[in-house]
Amino acid sequence: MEEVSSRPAGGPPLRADAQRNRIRILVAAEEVFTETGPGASTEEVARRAGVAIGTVFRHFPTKGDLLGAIMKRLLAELIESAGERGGGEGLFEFFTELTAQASYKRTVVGLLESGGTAVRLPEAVGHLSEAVGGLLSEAQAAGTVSPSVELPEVMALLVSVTHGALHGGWDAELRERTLAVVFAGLRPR
Amino acid sequence: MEEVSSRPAGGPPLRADAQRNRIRILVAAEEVFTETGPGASTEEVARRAGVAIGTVFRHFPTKGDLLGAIMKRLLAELIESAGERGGGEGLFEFFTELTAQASYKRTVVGLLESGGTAVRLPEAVGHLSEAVGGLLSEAQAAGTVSPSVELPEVMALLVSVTHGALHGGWDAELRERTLAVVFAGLRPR
DNA sequence: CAGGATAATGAGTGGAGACTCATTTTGGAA
DNA sequence: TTCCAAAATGAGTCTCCACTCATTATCCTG
Repeated sequence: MEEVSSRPAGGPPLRADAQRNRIRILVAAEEVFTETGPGASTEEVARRAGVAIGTVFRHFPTKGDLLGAIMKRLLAELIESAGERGGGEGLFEFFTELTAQASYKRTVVGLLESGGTAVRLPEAVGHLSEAVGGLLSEAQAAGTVSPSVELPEVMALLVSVTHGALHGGWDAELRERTLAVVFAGLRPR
Repeated sequence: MEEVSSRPAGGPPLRADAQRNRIRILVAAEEVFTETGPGASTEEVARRAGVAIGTVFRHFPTKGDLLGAIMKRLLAELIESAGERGGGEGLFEFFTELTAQASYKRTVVGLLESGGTAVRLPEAVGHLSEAVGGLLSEAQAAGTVSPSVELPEVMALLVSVTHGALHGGWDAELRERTLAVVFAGLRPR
């Protein structure tokens, strides 16, 4: 869980007040978008950050830029979480974790659905794919996932089920039962 | 595939021009919402129907009413399609059909996701559940689906995968590979 | 074929939300 | 301290869209 960066990429260093506000905005945006989803208004982010709306737009010229900034962070977290796992069950654990978190990570889910194109982060999504690909290979090496399974359908299922869990408001039991079916489908016969 | 009803439920019979326009609006709405999804504007529906915007609102006081009217039709079609299938493979066939159609039936998918609450059609969604439940029972009786599988997770997977296919723009191959995993998970071990 | 009821019309209203910019405030280098 | 470039401010613009309503046109009944 790395810190929120206080500076945009490149350019001259920011003034102290600008650094402070940039962080406030990012923190507020992560809260707001995590709670409400990408549809939340920029106005609400500004209010929560305690700055004027114009300040938000000075730091992030479009709403997409703001969304992109926090997505990058959230995605990095996900990739890190995938990287920490491994072995025969790592893929299943990651799947379970993501699904369970879906309810309070509306934004990531929204991003994944778009393949990152909505906020121009295809590379980041690519990295997640790689990380999941690693988990898949390990699981297949350990014999817990059928060798005929490939990465695209694993990503497809990951995104679909996570979205379903989020928008369908699945309770813990339904989540477990649904994942059980998917996992049974992934395991060798 | 029943015809578009030319009269609203109850009330006195409509004038000839009103009947004509009502049908035009429903046809246009089905086209527009099927192409663009529930976010399409009422203005666009009116344009496509060749009537003024006010006429649309005279027939359907809110956008939700209009959506509800066409959803009812589309859902009925789905339920009918489910009802026509059966045997060991009926459930798999229905699953496959719905997924393949997702790309041009954005509206139904949107509705299913909301459980019908967005347009007040929970009974209709309930009927679809029943139909799928019938397919599930038949498949289990035929031994093609594991007896431990229950209806809620089947519906959850149906909705998730259909949504994924739609929003992820899956090609035929990915669709097939993803469904293969799900079907393997449903089949007895 | 009148004439009143029914329906169609489309400019207008209201609200939401992304984004702008003239003005004011503030940080920090000299 | 001085002073100006950087930054903050927030009312205002623009666009989109659901929805309204006074006016006009069209049915259809007697």
